[in-house]
Amino acid sequence: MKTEERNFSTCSKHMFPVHDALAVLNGKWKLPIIISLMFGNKRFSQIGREIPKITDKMLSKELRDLEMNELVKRTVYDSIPVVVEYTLTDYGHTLEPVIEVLRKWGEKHRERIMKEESTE
Amino acid sequence: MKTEERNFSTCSKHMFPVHDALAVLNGKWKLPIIISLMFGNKRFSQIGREIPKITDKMLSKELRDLEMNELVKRTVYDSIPVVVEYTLTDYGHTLEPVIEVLRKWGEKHRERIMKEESTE
DNA sequence: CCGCATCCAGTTCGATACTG
DNA sequence: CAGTATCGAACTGGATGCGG
Repeated sequence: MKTEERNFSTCSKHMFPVHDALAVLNGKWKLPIIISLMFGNKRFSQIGREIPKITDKMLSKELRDLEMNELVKRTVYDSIPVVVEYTLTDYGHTLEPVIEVLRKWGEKHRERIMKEESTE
Repeated sequence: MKTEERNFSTCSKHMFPVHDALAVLNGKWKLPIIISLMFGNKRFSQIGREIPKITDKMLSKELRDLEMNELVKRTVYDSIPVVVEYTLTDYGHTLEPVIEVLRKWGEKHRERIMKEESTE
């Protein structure tokens, strides 16, 4: 087997799972929503208030996507006015390490950006 | 301080860095490109062959974005035909833990999807 | 053939307004 | 409160072209 072929296989072994993960977590809003729900069950507009700049439309759409992938559970209480509560499922909680690593990288990245801006 | 306010602050501390990270890594293609370059320096069309379904246009655009964020270095060799080599910078390599965690989650997720499809 | 740039179509996203 | 409806802007994808 040639070097390039072996490299190609090794590379694909990493690429496909990451592709699968990105297919579920794509877009700007899904991880922020999950983070919001990591800190407790929330109602629709409560999530909206915690995520800067998200619109109702996007929040509604992304919550539906997350629900379809069983990361988030939606519960409707038949009170008046109607109350809808969103909960992170057990499966949703398995994303905690992912978020933790991204958070650490994001902090380092912000430090780097700030330093660059002050020296240029 | 009320419970909700404290939760809001804690939550934001996690959300902002993740937001910063996502701003750099957004889209379907950036992480696959970085993975490809983790396995060695590559030329334009070599990267294209390793990433299923990516078009030349997207590859070109995403490489430029990554270059601007100093995750990837672009070197042009004045040979005939011209050769352009892409390299992961040291900073680009700091994304390895992020990719590793996403890869692990993606593998588990694929297992889960497969199981569901066979039992439903 | 290599690394793009350009044109055009389809999809997604965002702002605002509105409903039960 | 918890979303929908609508419209325009932005982003994405495919086909094609082009200098070297």
